[in-house]
Amino acid sequence: MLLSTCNSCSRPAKTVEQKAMSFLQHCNKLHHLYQLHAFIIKTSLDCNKFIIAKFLRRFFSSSSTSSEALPYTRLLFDSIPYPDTFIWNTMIRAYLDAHNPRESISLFFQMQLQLRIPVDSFSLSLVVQACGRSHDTWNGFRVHTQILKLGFSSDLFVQTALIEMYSKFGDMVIARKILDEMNEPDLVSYNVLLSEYVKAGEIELARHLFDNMPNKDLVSWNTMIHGYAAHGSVASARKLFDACIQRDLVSWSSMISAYAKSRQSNEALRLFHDMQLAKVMPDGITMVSVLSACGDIGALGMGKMVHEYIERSGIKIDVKLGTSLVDMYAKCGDIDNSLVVFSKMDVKDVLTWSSMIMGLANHGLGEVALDYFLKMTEEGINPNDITFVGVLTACSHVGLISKGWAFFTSMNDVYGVTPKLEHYGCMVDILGRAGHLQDARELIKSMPFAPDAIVWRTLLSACRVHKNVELAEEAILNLMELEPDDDGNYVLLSNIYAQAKMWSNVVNVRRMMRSRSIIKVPGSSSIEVDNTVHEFIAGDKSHPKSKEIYEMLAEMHDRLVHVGYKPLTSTVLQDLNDQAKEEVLSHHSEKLAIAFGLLNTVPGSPIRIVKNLRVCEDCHLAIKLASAIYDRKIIVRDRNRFHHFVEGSCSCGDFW
DNA sequence: ATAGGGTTAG
Repeated sequence: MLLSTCNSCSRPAKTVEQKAMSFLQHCNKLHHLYQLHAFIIKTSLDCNKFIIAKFLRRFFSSSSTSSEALPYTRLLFDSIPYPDTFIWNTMIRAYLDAHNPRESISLFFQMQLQLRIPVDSFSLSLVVQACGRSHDTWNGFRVHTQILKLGFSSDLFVQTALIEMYSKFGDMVIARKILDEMNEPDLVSYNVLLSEYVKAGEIELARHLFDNMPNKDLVSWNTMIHGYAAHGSVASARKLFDACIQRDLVSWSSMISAYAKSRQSNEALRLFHDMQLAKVMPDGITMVSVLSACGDIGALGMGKMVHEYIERSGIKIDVKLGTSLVDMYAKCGDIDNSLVVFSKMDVKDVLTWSSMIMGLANHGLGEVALDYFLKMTEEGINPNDITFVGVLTACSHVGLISKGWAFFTSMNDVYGVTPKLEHYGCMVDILGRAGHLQDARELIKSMPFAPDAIVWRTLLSACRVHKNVELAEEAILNLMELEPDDDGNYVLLSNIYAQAKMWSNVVNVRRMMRSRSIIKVPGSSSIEVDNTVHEFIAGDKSHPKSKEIYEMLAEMHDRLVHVGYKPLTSTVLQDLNDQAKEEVLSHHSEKLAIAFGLLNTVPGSPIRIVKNLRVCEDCHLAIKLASAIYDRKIIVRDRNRFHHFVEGSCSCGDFW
């Protein structure tokens, strides 16, 4: 069976030991290891401690994601009659690798105190790491004393482990002292302290150490790059990245991640391109950041290409990579593929489920999202605060008031998750959307947090939909205090006055904006055609195909008017006559992008637009009609959510 | 023994 086929190395194995060792090198599936175990028992190799220790290690590392591996490893360990120091160390390491340092510590003391098995420098350095990682200062100091007594205090590995331990205890001074007092610290000792400085956010100390290290390798450079990305500035990280003589996979991934995390997504994708030109092969970790950048700008084509590359190159889709695929597809408007990836994942954690629930909620599929929440809890995954943001968003987007309240109260009562400001924000949205404006106002008053701008804007937005000028004025007063320079607030207020036909107030808002030098951020919409993103801003004439786009726009306008469309000129802020206002509206960025999409995509195929701001009411109306006239599904991602326009109506139910 | 990864209200 398998054991006879595993000799993929050139020389045939001679002895059973060699056979087993050779198989150990090549097998990486759990069931292969079960087979190997059977083989080991059958051939009495289970008396060979070296083989068993190797086996334990291999067994464990091959399947550290699988929950059955560690108990099985332990079973194996427990069945060994007289395990020696080496075997004990292996087991201790297995627990350390499995993020269960407490068990490592417990094994260490069992081995030493109960069974009197001698400990060596490996046992000590492992348990020191375990103490550090579990913040067990009590045992940490205890072990350190033993190290001194047993005469291991000048062992390189033990000292390096101590540097890590004291750093994890928060004592960077002691950690530094240990390094300084080492007779022959090696590069790893320096790198460990460097990395711990970074983890502690001590970026200045890290840089000082980095500059004064006797040697540096790629690990040192990469640690420093990541350090700047995480705690300093992306620009400093980039400076270092550019100064590198050598760059490997980790250097590129760190830099791409730095851009992705700071939402400089286009720069992240540009760097990913450069990485390929430099012929450095990306791995799953690189792709997580690349996919995050794709999701941020809604680059579906690029995201799909990355997904195909992952499949083609056999990169394993683990929980994190799977989650970023789920998230990317959802954020790019392709909720179907998001669901497909989700269903194919064999291991899902709370982040995976939360991403899926949030994705469904943002696409207006609230009921489905709640089904998924139920499935998640049935599978024994505990929801966290972010899961509930998704759950409440789901309720809000489909108008489930009582369910929303029920989930909100269950957060604390059932799941032990304390509601945060975000959750109150969701409730304000749920209530406001349903027209329960006073309840929403009361909730803001009674919540245990000071309301922030988002909360007030949520209320303001509900006031617009339900035409409550009075409450809107209260909300705007608070907003002006919190965000006096945000143009969006003035636009929203002006729209509310316009809707109420309070024209003099509209004029006042306009004056206020001018006197405070508030400039309206131009709307911009992008559409991806053949993996190229085309971005349009309102009134844009810079596109090479501008002439055709505006001809298309004129045709669209005529056909819209033909089915009864009337431009909602009241929302235009500029002081213009009606005809000019109509022109402003008809040149809104999403309309330009849609015209471009109609011209450059296959008839009948969906058109996907990503907008930087919220869709205006006029565009929302126009796109609804256009979806029917041109028989196209039009999917618009705006600042808040997705709008799926199909056959004249929108998935948001006209509330957004 | 040391470096890079996923979800967050409008």
